[in-house]
Amino acid sequence: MGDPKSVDLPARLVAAALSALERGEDIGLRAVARDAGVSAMAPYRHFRDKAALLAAVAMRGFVDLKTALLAADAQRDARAALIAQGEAYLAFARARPALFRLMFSGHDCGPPPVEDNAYGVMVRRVRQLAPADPDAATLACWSAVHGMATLALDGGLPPGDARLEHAALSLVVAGLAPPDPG
Amino acid sequence: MGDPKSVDLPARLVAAALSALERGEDIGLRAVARDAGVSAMAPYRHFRDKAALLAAVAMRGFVDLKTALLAADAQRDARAALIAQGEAYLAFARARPALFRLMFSGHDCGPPPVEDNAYGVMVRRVRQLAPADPDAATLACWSAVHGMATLALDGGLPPGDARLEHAALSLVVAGLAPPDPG
DNA sequence: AGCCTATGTGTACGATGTACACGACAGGGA
DNA sequence: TCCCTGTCGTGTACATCGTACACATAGGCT
Repeated sequence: MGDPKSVDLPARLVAAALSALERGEDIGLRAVARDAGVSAMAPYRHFRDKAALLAAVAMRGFVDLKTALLAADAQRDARAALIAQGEAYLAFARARPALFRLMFSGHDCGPPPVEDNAYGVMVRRVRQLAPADPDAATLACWSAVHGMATLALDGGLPPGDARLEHAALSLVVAGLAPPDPG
Repeated sequence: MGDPKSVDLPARLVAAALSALERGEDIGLRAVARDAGVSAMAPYRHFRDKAALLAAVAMRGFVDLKTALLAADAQRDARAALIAQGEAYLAFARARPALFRLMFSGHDCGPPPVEDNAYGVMVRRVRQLAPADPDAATLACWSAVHGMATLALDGGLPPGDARLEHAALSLVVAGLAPPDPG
């Protein structure tokens, strides 16, 4: 993991932290540094403190999330695309729970850059679907999707009942605009 | 805070932890014990470890949340009651952010007891409003409300734009069932 | 050459969660 | 009366954490 010392240390550190996260371990700065092949104090040359490293990891997570949302959005029908985005969001949270939690732990500096990344993908579709009061529609949609993901992780959502989740997402999307008028 | 040694220690510890949370400090077991007027090891006579203490604090939070939801639910119109519940949920999260985060941090033992507490208050109203596919409606509603609260804390919800939030909640509730048929 | 800056090392400190052995103290049988 | 036993809290000790500090080293400039 930390063998190729030729690549820059910040990237190696982020990669090591990410892989520790995916492995389910709680990341410690010392362990990350060791996995990256450097001493415990080396990360401080590139990150102000542990929180800054975690913020960098979270950034990476937001990039991946945006990619997933973009892929799910590649559909003709706006309504279906929006629902698919929601399902992709949920799948992302379930596939990488620790990373997802980190992304929305708020310990990082200020609000997460959701607006410039994943957020925008969903906002476009919502605006297209609900031109009247698009801000409220966006907030409703984003809240439902994000809430479902966090409930799946830390709330009490029983298992991954795909049919139920699809139905719930459909309900929300249907509420944004009249479902299928002539 | 820790003066009245007559009352039982577990309650004093939970109270001390809660007040530290509300004060914005991150709770440390030693500090909590000191605030409760006992030594650092005393809590271990009543809680297996720090996580168990936090779980007890979270329980208290769920009780308070249920109370708030019940108060908001005291209305005639089901739709209005549901929206009021959402707003109360959001207000709770904003008023006691650290407690709210703790309640849904997942570090506690298993899923939070939402079902027996706050969850049920909302479920009743949703079932009353959307008798067809009530499970999906419940999931949609709960997700939207919880998601909006977490986004308000750790996502990038700008300020507390009450009008916008009310509109978003209305959209979701409207999606649960046709808004006002004859 | 000499030097400057960036980068990484080693050591040390305070704080944390917690394991362990001990002391104080109440209640109940002899 | 004494003692025995269980519950509760104390004090000490240890591993681990994040991180401040001083130092070593390497690469590019003049």
